[in-house]
Order: sequence, then C-alpha cells, then structure tokens
Amino acid sequence: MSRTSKDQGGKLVSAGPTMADLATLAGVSKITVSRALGDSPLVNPQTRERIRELAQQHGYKLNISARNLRLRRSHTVAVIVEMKPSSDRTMFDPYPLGLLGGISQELTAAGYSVLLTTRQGATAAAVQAADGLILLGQGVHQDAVLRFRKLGVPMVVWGADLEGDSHVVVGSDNQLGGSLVAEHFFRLGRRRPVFIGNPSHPEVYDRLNGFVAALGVHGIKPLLMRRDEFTPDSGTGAVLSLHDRKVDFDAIFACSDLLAMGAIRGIQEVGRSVPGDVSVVGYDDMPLGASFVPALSSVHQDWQEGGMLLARKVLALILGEPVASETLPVRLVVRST
Amino acid sequence: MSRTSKDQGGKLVSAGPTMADLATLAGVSKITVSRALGDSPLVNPQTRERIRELAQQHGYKLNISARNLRLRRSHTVAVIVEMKPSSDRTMFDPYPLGLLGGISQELTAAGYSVLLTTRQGATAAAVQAADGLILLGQGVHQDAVLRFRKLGVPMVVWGADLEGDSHVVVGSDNQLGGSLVAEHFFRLGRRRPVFIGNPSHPEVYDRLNGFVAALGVHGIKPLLMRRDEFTPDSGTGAVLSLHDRKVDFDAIFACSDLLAMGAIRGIQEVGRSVPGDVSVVGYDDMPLGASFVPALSSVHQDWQEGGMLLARKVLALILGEPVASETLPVRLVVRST
DNA sequence: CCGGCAAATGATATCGGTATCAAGTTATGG
DNA sequence: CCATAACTTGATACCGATATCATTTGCCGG
Repeated sequence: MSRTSKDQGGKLVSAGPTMADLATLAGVSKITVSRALGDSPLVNPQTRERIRELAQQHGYKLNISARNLRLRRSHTVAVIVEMKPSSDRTMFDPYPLGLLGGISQELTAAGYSVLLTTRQGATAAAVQAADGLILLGQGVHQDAVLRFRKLGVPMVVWGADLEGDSHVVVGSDNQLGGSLVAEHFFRLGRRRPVFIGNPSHPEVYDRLNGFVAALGVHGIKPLLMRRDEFTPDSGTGAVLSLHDRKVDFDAIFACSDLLAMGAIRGIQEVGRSVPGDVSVVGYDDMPLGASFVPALSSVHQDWQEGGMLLARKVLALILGEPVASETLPVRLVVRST
Repeated sequence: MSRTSKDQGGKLVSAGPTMADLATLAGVSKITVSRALGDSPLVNPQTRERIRELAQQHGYKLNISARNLRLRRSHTVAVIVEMKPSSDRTMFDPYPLGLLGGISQELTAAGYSVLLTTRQGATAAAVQAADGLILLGQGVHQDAVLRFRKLGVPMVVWGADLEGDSHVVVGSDNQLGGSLVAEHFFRLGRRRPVFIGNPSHPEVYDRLNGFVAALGVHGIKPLLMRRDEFTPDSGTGAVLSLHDRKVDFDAIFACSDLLAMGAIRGIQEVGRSVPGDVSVVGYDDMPLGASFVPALSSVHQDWQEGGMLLARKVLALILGEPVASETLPVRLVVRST
C-alpha cells in the first residue's frame, strides 16, 4: 500500500514515493529497497542497480525523520553561537563565520547536519536531541560550558583550555601567540611594552600569560592596560589614557585587531609615530589589517582549520572514541607596525 | 511497556522516558500525555498539570523525529550560505552573521530549527527535507536561485529583487542607497563623482542604478570604475588608476566599506585629502568604518532586521499564506568623509 | 540423490509520537 | 427520570524507515 494517494489523473499528489512504493514498483519487499539504497552487501548487485534507477526516476527522497526515529539518533550536531551583538564581542567578529565554515564542511561531509542556534534558543527540543554539541565561546566564567554540559550530550568547546576542564576544548595556542609577540618586541629592542585587553576572557588571559612569561625571561615586565571592549575606540582611549598619565611605552600588544587599529590612531593623535616610536601588534589578523595604513602586524589563527577540528572531535566523541583537547598553532604575521 | 530498559539497580539505562512511560506513571493513556504536553484544550487542566510535573521530574524530552515523522514535516528551515572564502565576497563580510542572527532568533521563537549549510552541502538529505529554504546570496546570474528552486520547497532569497523574479526576495533598498549618496554628493557641490564596484552583482547594480538616476536629474553623469574585488587594495588600486589616467574626480561612492577605506588610502597617497578634495561614501556601515580615520560615511543596512524578515517570510510561505517580496530601507550615515 | 552451506529475500516488530473516531462520564434541562 | 450536550479519555492505526530472525533458492561435495 502506498501512502501517496493518487488523484483521478493518476498523478502523485503532494508527497514523493516511499520505500514501500519503490518496493512495489520493483516487485520486492521494502526491506530490500532499504538495503539496496543503503549499500548493504546483502542484496544482489543487479537488484541494487534496478532499485537505484527506480529511485532516481521517481525522485525518491529518504525520510530523515523515519530513519532517525528508528536508529535513535538525530545525525545532527548543534552549534551554539553567541550572536547577540554585545560590547565585547560584536557580531561582526570574523571568527564565528570562519569556524562555522570549517564545521559545516566537515560535518556535512560526514553525513551530519549543522543545527545553528543562539544560546537563548538552545533550549529548543531539536537542540536537545542533537547527537553532539559544539559550543563557540565558553562564556564568562565558563557559564555557557556549565550550562550545556548538563544536557549530557557529547560536547566540544572552542576556547581556552583551562586546567581541570573535564570537557574537550579546541582552541588556538593563545599562550604561544603572546610569547611570539613578546619575542618580536624584544628583538626590536622594545623594553617598555603594554598589553591592552580584557584578561577575564580565558583566551585573552592566556595571551597575556604567554606575553608576560616570555618577557619575564628577559627581565621585562609589561604594563597591563585593562580594556573591556574590543572596539577601535576602546583602543584609542587606552592610548590616550596612557599618554595622559605620562606613561612611558614603546610597544603595544592589543588582543584584537580592532583594538590595535584604534591604538595606532591614538598614538598618531598624540603626535607619536608607528612604528617609529611605538611598535603595535594585534590579534586575529583580520583581512582589513593588511590594508590598514600602516599595515598591521598581527597574530594569525586559522579559523577554518579550527572549525574542521572541532567537527572531527565531536564526531569522534559521538562514535565513542577517546578524544583529547587540542590547541592549534598560531603564527605572527609581521607587517609594517 | 517501556522501551527504557532497566538494569539490576532499577535505574534508567541510556535513554530518557517516553510518552508511554509518562502515561504509565500517570495512569493515563499516551495520547492524553501527548495532549497535555501539547496544550490541547481536550485535557482536564488538573490532568495536564499532573502530567506536566511528571514530565518535569523525569526529565522527559520530546522525540522530534517521531513527531516530525507523524506530522510529515521537519520543522526545519535550511539556510544556505556562501561560506567559501572568495575574492569578491570574503567570509569575513559582516553580513552573513547579522542575517543569521536575525533568522535564528525568529525561527527559533516560532519553534523551527535552523539548518546551516553551504551550497556544496545542500544536496544532503536533511536539507531536502526542510520545510523551507533561505538562500543568502543569489549567485552570479541567479545560478544558486535556479538550482535550489528546483527542490520545490518554499524559498526566500536575500538579494536584489530583479524584475520578473517568481520567487520571494528580501533585500535592502540598494537603489535608494545609491540615490541617497548621489543627493549627498550633489548637496556638497560635488559634480564629478565616481562609482567603484562590480555591477554584475545584482545588488551592486541597483546601487549604481540609483546613483546614476539621481545624479541624472541634476544633469550629472558619474564615471563607473569597475572593480571585481571588494578589498581595500582593490579600492586603492582604483584610485591610483584614476590618478594615472589623470581623471578629474571629486567624489567616490564605493559599493563596500572596504573598498572605500582602500580608496581613501589611495587618495591620500596621491597627495589629495579626504574630505577636502574628495568626498567618499562606502556601503554596509561596518563598525570599523566609524573608527576609521577619517571616520567613514556609509550607507547603513540593518542585517538583523533583514534576517528576521527573511524568517517571517519563509514561515508565512510554509503556512501557505501569500507573501510578497520586500525591500528594507537604508539610511546614509554621514561622518567625516 | 541428499545433507549442508552460502546468497538473496522476506515477514514482522519496532522506534515515539499524533489523528481519528469511539466511548465513558457528568451536567443540564424539559 | 430520561434525553442531549459538553467534557474527558482511550483504542487503534499510522507516519517511513531498519533490525532481527526466518525462509527460499542454488550450488557443492560425498
């Protein structure tokens, strides 16, 4: 019996054929159809071909819901993004899209779907039914991590790998990034460096940490200029504030490119030059930075690769394989600043 | 009978309770549970409450696949994004994320899921099973539109509303954007304006169109500087090229902020000033533009709002309601350039 | 000529919900 | 006191796929 009712003309109404329909057409049982389309070795190759062609001709489409119900899994990974424009992470940040691209590519290739949600929307039933979870951004004090871990679903987090974390974390090597910049400054002869950023973000904290540690080797102690926002204005403000307080500095490591560009503007405003008087290095290597005047030096991370790694880790977790946290290398791109 | 097998200790193994389990616990039939959780007016309010509490206590989770199978729909909208980094549309563009945020917010609120895919991945079964489709970017010569329309699923496209389009298009009013800039230039006394961009993108074409038309009213004919890439370098190159050819110009309308910033750099390189000698206006109003020196004037579009509108339109289409294309207003943000 | 094994196919149950229609209960009113 | 309506609840079937176990067929050696 076919569920695709037929009208007087005999044409299909509304829905496409099911396996049962194909079975009737091919003169076999529906389980054989299932096997044929699923590449099971249990069917005769000729039968398989015949059924394949029929499926093609009649535009057969697998009903995912039925399959998932039977198999008791969703073949879906939910990606939870912080998309609300906020002061510290605007939604124009380049990073989510790069990550999403990598994630999407890898999951789709593995036959999984990407379910995109915001943190607010993550209570939806569909999210809870996901086979796995990718969390982009740990949230302040890990609040997001703690909240979603409770779902009891395999989860991988993008961010900094804090000690004692029981979940899998993928992120770029922020500590390395910080130390690369430190070495760079030292090599340039800079001895009074400043760090601008908000270390209450774990990732920023690591950058600061690597920066401080690498400078410490040379007996240098950088100044921390705490700034909550990641905007250019915030960077400008930081520099102006330093200038007002007559702080002596010759290098700035800003934990985002936007901050860095703002800082450069501030430096120029107070009559100093980049890179003549002050060296500046940003973070993220936004495309715009390369075209900035002067061309911005920055720490580069490969978002796409990060996304792919995230995806591979969840898939492994879903399959029950052992999975460890991992950090991706970063590299310092030296341009004019 | 419950599918949730129990181990010797009597605790639940692996899976959560089903409606049948709750039914047993509550001493009712499972259809009553279904009604209670679904807010059906057919159940006694007291019964509803009792079942609700049980569901809460036992951590009941609706099985989406089962529901969707029975209801013959997926409660899912696929969003197809061009995420491959390409020369003309880098994946660092602000627009997809803004749109995605709006889409996600609106769809989630309506109980729908957002299935994110790239164009390449859109052949996946899950995408084909979606109740609706949102296409971000029409593609060159509408190729993406034509390809996905064949799926026969309700579809809404973000882009320019070309005449004769049979599908629903949502986009911002590019024509208006162009004319706003034209009027702005005219008011400033600029009489030799240049347009920089690639008009083979429908959206850019409209901007150019509005620009030319509004200038035409004043008897002014702008110069078209065709540039395929949307990068700052491309903008700089455009200006240098104009200068080399000794073209006389006093205003530039760049069809993206990155182009505009690059153009400003070019203008400064050849020894002219902004806005003294040349006025410049960009498009998209990226956050960075406001902090650029000099602060970039730009045409502002509200991506978030656009995403929400896209979502509302697909939902309406899915419900079979009549839906028309719509363009969102834009506004010119005048800053220093 | 028959037991036995491999290959191919099928019958049936099942995943977890919801629509349909039937049935039981209580309230209302003549 | 009974008929009728309004409220609740339930039994059953079904959505479309797949796992399991059974069955059929063909081929082999002894």
